[in-house]
Amino acid sequence: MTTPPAPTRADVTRNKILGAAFAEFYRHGFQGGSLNHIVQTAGTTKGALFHHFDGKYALGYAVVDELIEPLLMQRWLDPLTATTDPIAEIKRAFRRFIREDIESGSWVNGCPLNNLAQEMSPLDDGFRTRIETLYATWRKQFAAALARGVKAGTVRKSIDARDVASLLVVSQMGIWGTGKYSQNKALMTQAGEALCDYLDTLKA
Amino acid sequence: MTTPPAPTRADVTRNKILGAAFAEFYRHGFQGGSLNHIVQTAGTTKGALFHHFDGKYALGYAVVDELIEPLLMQRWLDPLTATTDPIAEIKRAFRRFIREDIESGSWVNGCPLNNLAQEMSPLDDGFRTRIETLYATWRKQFAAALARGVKAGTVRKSIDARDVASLLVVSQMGIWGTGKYSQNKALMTQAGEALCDYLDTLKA
DNA sequence: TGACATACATACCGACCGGTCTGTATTGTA
DNA sequence: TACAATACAGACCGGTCGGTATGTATGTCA
Repeated sequence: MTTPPAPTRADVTRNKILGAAFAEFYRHGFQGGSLNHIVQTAGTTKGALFHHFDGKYALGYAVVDELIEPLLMQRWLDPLTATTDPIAEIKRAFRRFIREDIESGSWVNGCPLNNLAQEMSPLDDGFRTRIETLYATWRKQFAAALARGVKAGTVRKSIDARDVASLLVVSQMGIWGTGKYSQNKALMTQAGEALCDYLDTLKA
Repeated sequence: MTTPPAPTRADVTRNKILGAAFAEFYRHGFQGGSLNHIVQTAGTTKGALFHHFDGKYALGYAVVDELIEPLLMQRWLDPLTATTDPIAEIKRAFRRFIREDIESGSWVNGCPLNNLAQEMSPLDDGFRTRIETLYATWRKQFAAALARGVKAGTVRKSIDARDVASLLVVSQMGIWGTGKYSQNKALMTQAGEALCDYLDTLKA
């Protein structure tokens, strides 16, 4: 184990811009997000931004690669890597993140990945390929976990793991989308519970 | 039955603007959509637009009220009004519209209602209330149809019609969102089939 | 200590935005 | 037919956008 190198002053500036960009794009979308706002909240200037990034799109790509991807892994994928009871684990994840996002208030802005997916995938291939890779990984890991569950006897043999995985990811998009547009906590929670009921029907 | 009054020249102009606005907002989003583009593709001018509408937001509201709402009714709700086998009817609707939207090419732009919901609901109450009303109607009609199915013996008694309805609408959002971001027909179709499998588990 | 690349800061640019203003056809009405 | 209201057309406005050009500190190494 090597300790990570101490961040230089430039690293600090870059990270401040990156964090401000994530927040800006999360709240106002990529097209609606303003570079002027970003450098303002980051406490720096356009010069710094264009020194570290080649432009707005490069900044957006960096947000996906360096912030959103690790977030996806840590939230949804890492907890599944070794479980033999994927149904229980996935239910726990949905219930926990719905609760946490409601408590933190971030639920009104939806899912950062889905927001960018809906807005930018049809318009730009750089976003589309990155986002499709992330969702494909998501589905694949879910399917693998479900397959392990089948083998371990916790999940019904009759299911198609890939179909179920795609429906689960689809539902995640829809649930967070529902919270965002409705700003109705009960509705988001209800949709989550309905999905948990569906997951129960998959038990062996 | 009275025949509708013949459209005046002003009506024609207004409808051309409305149609162009629907297409523009569908493809580029509301914020990303340009009034200049709209009047250009409508073959008219800013003078006409601001004569018929009080501004960009009023135009967006009119698109929701006069185009998107009727589309929702005709597509998803009217076929359900009297059926006693809602599962078959809903499956038919999903399969048909997925196929039709893929054939027409409109699937790459997602669902017009969901697009506006995700983009504008958190930012503007005029959009939010309109959109929430439409989705609430959608859920309510689905739940009513499922309840009729329970009474008619085509749907399992053990289901909670409201929960299932909310999950179905959530899934619609997710499926069309998946088609839009992935631009992958097979993936969208697969998600639809997974939902149909789920619907089959609800049969009596 | 001098030379040079890195890391910013700031003024500025053209393009485009939503919206307004004024002028002019067109239409309805008396 | 005279007049007024409606229905446009098109130039124009202030503001914001992403992006650039230039200048100035700040390290880094010979």
